[in-house]
Amino acid sequence: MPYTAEHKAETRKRIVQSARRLFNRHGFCEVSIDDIMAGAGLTRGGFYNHFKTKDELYAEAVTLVMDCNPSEAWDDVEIDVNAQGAELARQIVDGYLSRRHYEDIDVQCPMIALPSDVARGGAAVKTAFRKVFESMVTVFAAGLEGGEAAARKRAMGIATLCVGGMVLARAVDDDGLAEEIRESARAMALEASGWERPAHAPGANA
Amino acid sequence: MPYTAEHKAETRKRIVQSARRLFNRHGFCEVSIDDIMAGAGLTRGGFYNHFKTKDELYAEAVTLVMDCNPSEAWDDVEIDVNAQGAELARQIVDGYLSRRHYEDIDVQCPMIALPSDVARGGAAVKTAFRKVFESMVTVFAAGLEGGEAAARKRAMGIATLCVGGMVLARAVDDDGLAEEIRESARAMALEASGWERPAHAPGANA
DNA sequence: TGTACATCAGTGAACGCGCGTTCACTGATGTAC
DNA sequence: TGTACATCAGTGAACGCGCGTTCACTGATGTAC
Repeated sequence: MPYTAEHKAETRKRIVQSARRLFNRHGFCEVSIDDIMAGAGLTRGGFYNHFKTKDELYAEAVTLVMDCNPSEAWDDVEIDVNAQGAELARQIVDGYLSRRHYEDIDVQCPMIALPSDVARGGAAVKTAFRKVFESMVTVFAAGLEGGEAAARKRAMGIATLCVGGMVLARAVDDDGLAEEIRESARAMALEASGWERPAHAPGANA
Repeated sequence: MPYTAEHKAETRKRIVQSARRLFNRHGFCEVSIDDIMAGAGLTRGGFYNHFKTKDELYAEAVTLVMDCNPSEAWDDVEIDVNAQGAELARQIVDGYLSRRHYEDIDVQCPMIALPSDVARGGAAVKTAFRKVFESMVTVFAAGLEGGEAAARKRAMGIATLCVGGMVLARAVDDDGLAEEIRESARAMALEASGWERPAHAPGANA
């Protein structure tokens, strides 16, 4: 048996990762098989050794695109992985709405990159989207005072400010306005949460 | 001169409106000229009597898709056109995050339908998006107490909750969760604004 | 260990459908008389 | 008012490129001896 099963699985994974990266950047519709295979360092024809149709890959990659590992993703936005509760939540708000996250198109959160594509998509993508959103809400709720229901409700508002703020910032043609949006969303989220900011931190919009 | 200039202008307008409607529903990428012309009650070939290329139509329709007449759009979400200031702003928040707006895919606000498409798009679309967003912020700011800068900042947070809340509600696969998101966003927006709700109104989420 | 072989991941040319675009034609309409 | 005409909006067949898919082939690798 030439080429191990691991070798084939490895290649398949590279194809899916390439699709995921391209989807996150260009949306579901504007990505061709050629693009995906080139992104995986392969050529067109080999695609069909791994998938029966383009749709089959789409079904797999489109849910994977949502499957960002938060602790890994948060490395890039300077989250202290030892933080907990309110402190962790505050850091996530700051990191999510930071200039750094705004400027880094490639590693952005898929909830920012693809919301309208997902809204038009099938059940599988929407389920994946829901899970990412719920996990964000859970982290925020864990950092809030008060009853469970009230904390969850408030956490959803804060998550909405994070995701919505970045979505809007990306959709306007004015960096200054984008920064205003991010800063307004951040301020409102922190105000609503009661999370304090360290006195020495000048803010993510600096 | 057979056919009046008005006739031709009228047809052209129908084509652009058809494109606008289809874009708002399916995104920029998944709409063909055939679809657009059929939507306008015409056939393929006639397209080129009105536009040089598909891109030319896209440039026009894609900005028009953002150019929703708020007073017209707000008819559908039960805004009292005589309301002003805080009362108008409160009604917009309620209407925007209402179940009705959530369920009506066809007349939804383009900021909800197309944010990630716009983020990937050209300067013209982003400019149009910015204008719609700014006009929403202006209306909210007019209903807020305090200094101009503070009101604007708060208004942006509220606008972010409205648009973000609806975008997220549309992207999940669970109507109950979608309603939670809308209601959380609405509650946080009203809390942040200080706008009171009439005692008799049970809420848009009822 | 070295050699022959079988397998199959990957290649790239070719096919065919869909869609943007072109074009020769039709027929509805305004104008001239 | 009625008729002939000229114009051009709209039609639908045809063209060609791009992209999804197929296929005959290559060559890298594991196995048998």
